[in-house]
Amino acid sequence: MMDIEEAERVVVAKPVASRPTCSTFKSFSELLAGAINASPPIAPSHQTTVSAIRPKTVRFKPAAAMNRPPAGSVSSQADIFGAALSNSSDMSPKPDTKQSLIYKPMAKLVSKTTVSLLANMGNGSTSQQQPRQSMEANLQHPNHEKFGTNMSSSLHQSIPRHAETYMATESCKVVQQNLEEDQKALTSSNTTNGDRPYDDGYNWRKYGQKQVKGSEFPRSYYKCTHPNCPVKKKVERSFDGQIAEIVYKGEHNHSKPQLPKRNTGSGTQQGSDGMVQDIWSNNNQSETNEGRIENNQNDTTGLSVRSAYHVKAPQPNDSALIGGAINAGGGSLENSCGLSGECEEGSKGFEAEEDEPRCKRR
DNA sequence: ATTCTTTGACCTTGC
DNA sequence: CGCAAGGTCAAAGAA
Repeated sequence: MMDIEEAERVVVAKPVASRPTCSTFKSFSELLAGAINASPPIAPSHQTTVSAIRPKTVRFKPAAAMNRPPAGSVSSQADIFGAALSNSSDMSPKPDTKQSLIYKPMAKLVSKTTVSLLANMGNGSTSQQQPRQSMEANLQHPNHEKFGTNMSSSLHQSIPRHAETYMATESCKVVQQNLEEDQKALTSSNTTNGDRPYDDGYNWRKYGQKQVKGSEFPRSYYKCTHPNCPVKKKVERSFDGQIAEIVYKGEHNHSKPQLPKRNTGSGTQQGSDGMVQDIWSNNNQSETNEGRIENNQNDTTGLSVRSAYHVKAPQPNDSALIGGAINAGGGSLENSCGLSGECEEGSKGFEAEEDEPRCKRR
């Protein structure tokens, strides 16, 4: 934390401390009731996590390559934040490092089993079940089916059970964040109509698009329009317009624009800023940061809770970062995911969802 | 007229 | 050193 490099400081984990606890989430979910009814509250007790930072962006392959994600590709959001924290200390060595967060909201599909699971596990107020069913219905949405089914199935398979256990706590965190984000997303969702990247409250200008080899989706490149802000982000969208991955690079050196950005009358996304931002702003405060990503995935599902954040270290030495850095950084690192691999899987997967209940249990 | 998106070309980076 | 892929630039077009 200390070494904050001016321009490129390590990603600061923002919200961690002040982050609303699961319980808080619950409230959120309540607010969102309709869409997110199912989202179960998460165990309140989660420790601050520190997490592993993944230097490289790893792609989350939707269907085919799901089996073995590259190590460390996905980490929980918590990780990110943690990473950020730890980063500050450890990663500092590399001044130019640009931090990047990767957000991969996958199309989320919740299988019935999962739902039922949640229902059972969840403290569940029985009342929730109905909503869930509705959710299922939503989930059934064609778009998701396409993308989600594959994902889900593969994910479940690929994810080791033990990993889940490890991740349980983390997952809670993750879930929380995801939920938050989702919520934000939800709030802002309408704004993001296909074209726009999810708004995180900042103004972005698209400066490029490319078809990346590993993924079937085109990757769009955005820059923060703020004058001196170096932040960039890469967004991959699925056919549906859902975001497959978001990678933030750098850190905003300014606060979010509170008002509707630019004049774009189109109502750009920002409408939501107000509310959502406040939430974040508290946490983020002036910092701003990238940490947040919103996923709005579609309104259709309204649920995409799952997302993975990565902190991408600019450095190529992943191994070092992963192994050492991670731990080293925080020292404690609880991180998570220390188990890089597992984390990845977990994050990708539905772990979050499944874990939620677990969290409650605990 | 202004701003933003699109898109092909060019540059950079990693293997 | 060469190649491939990723990332950025900038002109052109659209809103």
